[in-house]
Amino acid sequence: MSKLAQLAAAASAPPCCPSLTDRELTEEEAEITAAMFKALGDPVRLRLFSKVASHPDREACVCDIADVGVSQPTVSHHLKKLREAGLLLSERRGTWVYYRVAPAVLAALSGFLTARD
Amino acid sequence: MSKLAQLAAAASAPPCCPSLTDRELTEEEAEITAAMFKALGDPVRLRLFSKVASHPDREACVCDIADVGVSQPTVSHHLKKLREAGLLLSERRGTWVYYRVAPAVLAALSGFLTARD
DNA sequence: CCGTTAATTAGATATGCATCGAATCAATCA
DNA sequence: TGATTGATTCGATGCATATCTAATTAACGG
Repeated sequence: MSKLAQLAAAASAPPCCPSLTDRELTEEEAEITAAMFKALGDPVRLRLFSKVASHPDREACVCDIADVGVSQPTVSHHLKKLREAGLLLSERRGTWVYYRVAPAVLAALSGFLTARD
Repeated sequence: MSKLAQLAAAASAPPCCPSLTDRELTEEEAEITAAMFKALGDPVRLRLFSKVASHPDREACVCDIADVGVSQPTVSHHLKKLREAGLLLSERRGTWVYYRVAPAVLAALSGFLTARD
């Protein structure tokens, strides 16, 4: 597990994750959260993420999602970034490698963007 | 209004904004949405955004939020990026300029990140 | 042992981005 | 007119990133 993913996991463990409207982020929280948004801030990565998330059972083999117009090493590179940001989890199953969305982190980001009145 | 902000507004107008789990993003949707995440993907920008969002009445004068450790032109530069991404709105009121969170776009991003079962 | 899948490495290129200082401009107010 | 706030411009620097090709490595299955 990468250092960033560890920090992300720690930050997303309840009862962390303030809503945007609760209070301003600390510098450290801003670093962690910005890293996740940054990972989603590239069109190719966002499409890869979207392909995984919208796949049946919310998981997909690399072979199912790799068609995004860039080379194989570049796909691998982007998937690694998404893993390191704590957004995707990967698992080898036989010949293929499957990716799935990390549910807690996704919920944390969504909650962060949801204004509480 | 910037071209990006126009696209963003169009993309966030109902009944657009699929949830991540609904279907995979088109290339154009990925461009627009990634641009918003990218804007939130810088720690300084995210802190500025967080300061505005957590301020009373969810709006703040630049003078209230400018203390993020970078120069005045750099603060202005980041606020412009957040405006262009459609995330913040600005308004001059007398001597001061006030920023507030664009509610629809924020809700759209949150909805995007919320998995529907 | 060979084929397949995908991660990784290496090296290279090109572009983008954050940041600065210094200066200027625009809007407002006293 | 002068002071204040903040946007903008300019030029510059340094670092990060996206991408490629080519090659290699690792894990698995037959």
